[in-house]
Amino acid sequence: MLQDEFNDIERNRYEKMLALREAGIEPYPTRVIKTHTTAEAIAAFESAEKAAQAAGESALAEPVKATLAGRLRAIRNMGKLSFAHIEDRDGKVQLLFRLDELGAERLAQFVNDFDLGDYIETSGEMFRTRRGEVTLQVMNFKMIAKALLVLPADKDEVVNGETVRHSTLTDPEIRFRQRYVDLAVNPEVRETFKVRAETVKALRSFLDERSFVEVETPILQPVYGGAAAKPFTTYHNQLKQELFLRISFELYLKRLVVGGIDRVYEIGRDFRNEGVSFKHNPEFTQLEFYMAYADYLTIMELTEQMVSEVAQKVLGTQIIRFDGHEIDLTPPWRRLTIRQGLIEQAGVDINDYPTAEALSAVLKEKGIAHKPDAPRGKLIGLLMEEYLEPTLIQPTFLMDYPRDISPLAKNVPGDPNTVERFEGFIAGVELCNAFTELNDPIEQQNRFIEMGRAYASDDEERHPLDEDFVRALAYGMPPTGGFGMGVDRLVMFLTGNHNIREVILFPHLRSTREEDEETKTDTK
RNA sequence: GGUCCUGUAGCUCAAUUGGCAGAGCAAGCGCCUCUUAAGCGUUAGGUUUUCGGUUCGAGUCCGAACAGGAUCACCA
Repeated sequence: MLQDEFNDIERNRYEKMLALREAGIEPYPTRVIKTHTTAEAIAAFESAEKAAQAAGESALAEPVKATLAGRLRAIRNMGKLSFAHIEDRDGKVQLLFRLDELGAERLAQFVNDFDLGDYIETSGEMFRTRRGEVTLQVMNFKMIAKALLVLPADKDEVVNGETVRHSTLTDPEIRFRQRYVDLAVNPEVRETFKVRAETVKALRSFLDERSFVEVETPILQPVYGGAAAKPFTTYHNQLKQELFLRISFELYLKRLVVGGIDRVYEIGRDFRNEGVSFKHNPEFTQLEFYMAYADYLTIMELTEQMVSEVAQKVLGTQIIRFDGHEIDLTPPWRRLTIRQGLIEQAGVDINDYPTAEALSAVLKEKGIAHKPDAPRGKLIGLLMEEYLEPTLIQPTFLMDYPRDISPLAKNVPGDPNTVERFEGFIAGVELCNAFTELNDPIEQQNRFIEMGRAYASDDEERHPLDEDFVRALAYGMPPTGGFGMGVDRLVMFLTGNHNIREVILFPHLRSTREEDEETKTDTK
């Protein structure tokens, strides 16, 4: 029980709450009145002030009355006078409780009943203090929600117009497990998630404006595919069926293109049963879109337009700062083939090494560890990671990928080893992945079979053959360009966060013993 | 999964060679009618993550577990 674990401070608050109720004051009342947000109240007062000034009056024509509601974030009791700040979605406003105005009994009620973190409804008149801060002179107030637990201490100091925070919550474990506390005390975290919401909205409207149709496809799938990743498995009890959580939307979205929804997109969650890192969370948000009568060159143009427009809308600029770099998202982005990039950065022309064996020798020479039976494409991937990707700071489309690691992409005409695929890189990190979609059903079937053979030694990475997807292609899919992007990654770039957990509200953490025990008792 | 680092009051952090576990904020009490990291005085607050070991004595050394972080591996 919550009460059993209270410390002295929390017990004191709990008892205050009970005492209020005893005295006939409900600490969690049902209704609340709020005429202005904090920012609206300040704006209303300032415009009244301006109007008075324009009329040459020293006093307002009539007082600006407001009823505000919010969380108490600072209290400064001064005996016969109390200052406080409340916070709501718009910001903060100062309250002034005066003995003259309220009387000794009411003032004492504020001082005694209220603690930092409590929610208060308060009404009065706006005025400006001698130090110049727009403030609510409190005439009435009431508790609207008592906080029993104590928020971490944090104080803002304004130094030369800059807000400096003092010893606020930084422990990542509490910040992510109890994100509500993090959000409550760290306004910049709230800001990050506002940017995230705006980003998703801007992506949607970009695609909507171009006649893309937003759809939702199955998360629980009998056959997974569209990426080379290990899936989570689950089980439908009544159907006695093993199911997979999707690792991509690709195969379902292309079925929809076959069905005639020739511009289609989905924003949703993918699940990959792999290691976690600063850029990987087991569930992450993906945007995929498919555009018929287009190829990867069309998609490249659309991508640079989309990302730069989203940045402009959300941040008001196309210049972002990330990892100490100033990055310019303005189109056009640099286009670089993998072959050319590797010639420049690694001094290797992959065309000189047409077999995995030949390339393997090059990697050995350069001291890059790899599995002896790795396909040629994987070896090229290792070279890219080592020499090429870290150099791609400004937005770059890295294009023309090895065929054997891209089973869903169409060949570059006349080049059997290379497919029309690109990945967008910013600050050395992959942002998106796109290709000219393979629409030849027989070729697609062969590629699945090839992949199955290539990964036969490692069951978990095996690409399952999705027969229904092949059948769909056999009904005819127009030439199509497809695109996938990690939305979390984009938000990382736009907000300057280096860890994906900073842009996911509830990132995955190992369960605690407490949670394990709760699960046990639940199933009893 | 490997390697390295970290875990001390509600929060942020100290603690000398192994020798009485401390500060600021937050909290309680007192004073204070324009404060804003309010101020002054005062009081309380600890299973040093957990379990075990070494030692006269462990926050500190050793082992294990748990959690977090960094990095590598994995990851189109």
